[in-house]
Parts: sequence; structure tokens; C-alpha cells
Amino acid sequence: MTVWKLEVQDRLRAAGYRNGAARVALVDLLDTQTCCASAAGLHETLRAQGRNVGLASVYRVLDSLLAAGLVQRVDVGDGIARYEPVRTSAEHHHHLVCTGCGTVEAFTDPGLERAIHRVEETSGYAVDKHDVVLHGACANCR
Amino acid sequence: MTVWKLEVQDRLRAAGYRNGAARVALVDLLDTQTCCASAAGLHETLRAQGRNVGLASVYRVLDSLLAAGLVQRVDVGDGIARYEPVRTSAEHHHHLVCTGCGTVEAFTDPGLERAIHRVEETSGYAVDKHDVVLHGACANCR
DNA sequence: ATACGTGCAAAGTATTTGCAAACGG
DNA sequence: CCGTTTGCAAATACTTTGCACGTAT
Repeated sequence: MTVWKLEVQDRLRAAGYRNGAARVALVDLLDTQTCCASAAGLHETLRAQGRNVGLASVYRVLDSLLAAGLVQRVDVGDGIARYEPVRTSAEHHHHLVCTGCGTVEAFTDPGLERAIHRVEETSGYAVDKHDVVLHGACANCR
Repeated sequence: MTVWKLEVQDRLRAAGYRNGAARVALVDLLDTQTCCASAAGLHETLRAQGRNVGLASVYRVLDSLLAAGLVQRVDVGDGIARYEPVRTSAEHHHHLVCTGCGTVEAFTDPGLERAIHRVEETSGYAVDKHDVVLHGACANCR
């Protein structure tokens, strides 16, 4: 049981949500996820695990979690929305997308975070989220 | 007639493309665009200008331009793909999305570019493109 | 002349919504 | 119990494809 899962339970209970089967199953799965996954992918994994969850519920649960800021949506430009837990404990990361095989992987870089933070300060916006996506050929596909 | 439009014409002609009405109209319009626009928005503007262009052609032309690297696709997380000219002459920019009104605007920051470039070098990927999207409330919506 | 490009309509994906039944508290 | 949550199916939204006709070269 990770910090993230505890926080999900606390916050959703506080917000008056119930613990339906679909949400429990999806939160369990997301909790094991280190990087982003699509709604269809999550759904498929749940079915493979024998959890009889509908795709619509996957979307609905993701929406609640998104609204609560417990997951974030990641868009890498292929028209498929991906989602990943927002873990306060874990290091904030960004994404590398391989133009060859389509694999998405995470990276972290403190210098990049500092540079973004500086931009946020001077932007005139009250920035609450940022995303960086790098596209290129991975070591295998090169 | 900008440098970009000249380059579009040169490159597409070189690639054996013809100058169909839809492409001429869309390239003209894109050439006046300073930031990104959706396919539906571009289509609507073309119709408003009296250009009888089909939405499918907008997508098809955008695809060709995308494949040639003459436009880039921008994804700000609302499920709508946006496109903008890639101008070698103009400064490379990124996007600020207002969480209130949905407006998308551009910003540039040399320090950010340097930080990204450093990440690209150490990533193990042959990075050929990067995107940064900042989400927050704009001055009006704050 | 003859392929390529185009507009329209139909099809295809990803996502959302309507609804009756199941279920949590 | 009673209202939330669920799975399924139908609907929607954005994008792509099929096709007959127009048109650039």
C-alpha cells in the first residue's frame, strides 16, 4: 500500500465517494503503474486480471481522479490520452516518446525543472501544471 | 509571401505534389497564423473566407505538411489536435494554456531551450522535436 | 490525356452518456 | 433502504477513408 493509494482513499472518502468495485480495481492497478497508460490499456489489463470492469467505468474513475488531481493526463501527440498517478513522494517526471516503436518512457531533470519554474514566474499566468514531451528515436530504433 | 510559404511551395513541388485548390487555400491561411489552430477552426475560417474547402482536405493537407515537417502538431490536453507552421526564421516557441478560458498562447525562453537541449544530449534518444505546455490561469481568469 | 487532388458521405476510433440493475454504507 | 456506482449499449466527437469527379501539369 503506497502513500498515493492512501491519499486516494482519504481524499475520495472525504469528498463523499463510495468504494465501488471498478474504482478499487483501477486504483489498485494505477498504484502499480510507474509511467502513463491509456484507458484502453488499463481496461485490458483489468480484464486480463479477471476484474470485470467496463471501459466506461475506467474513463469515469479516471475523470474523478483527474478532477481531484490524483492522476494527470499525458498527451504525447498520437491522439490517445494516457494517465498516471501524481505521487507527491515520487520525483516529478516528463516523457520521452520513441518515433520508431512508440514506447513512452519517463525521465527527470532538475535543471529543466528550474528553467520551467523561472518561466512560470514571468509568464503572467498562475501556472499549476507543466508538461514536457521529447520525441525521437530510442537506442534500439536508431 | 513569407519564407515559410516559399519553402512549402518548393518542398512540395520537389516532392511531386500538385497545387490543388484546397492546399493553396490552407497554406495561405496557415501562413497568416502566428500560433496553433485546430482543423475545425481552420476549416471554419476557410469557409468564412468563401473558400469551398472540405474538412477532409484540411486534414489531408495538414498530414502532408506534417510529414514534411512544415507544420507541427500541438496537443494541449483537451483532445483536439492543433497545428502551426514551423518557421525556421521565427523563434521556436512553446505554449501556455489557460485553465479558465482555454486560450492558447505562445511564449519563448532561451534558458528553457538550453535546459531542454542538455536533456536531449543525455537522453540516449536521437531527439528531433520537443514540446512544453504550461497550464494555468491567465491574467484575466485569475 | 491522365494521374493526382478534391468534396462529400460513410466509416473508424477514442471517449462520453443514458439507463436499469447491483451494491456500498 | 436509498442514492451512488456499475456494466452494457448507444451516442457523440474528432479524424480517416472510399469514391466519383474535377483539375493541374
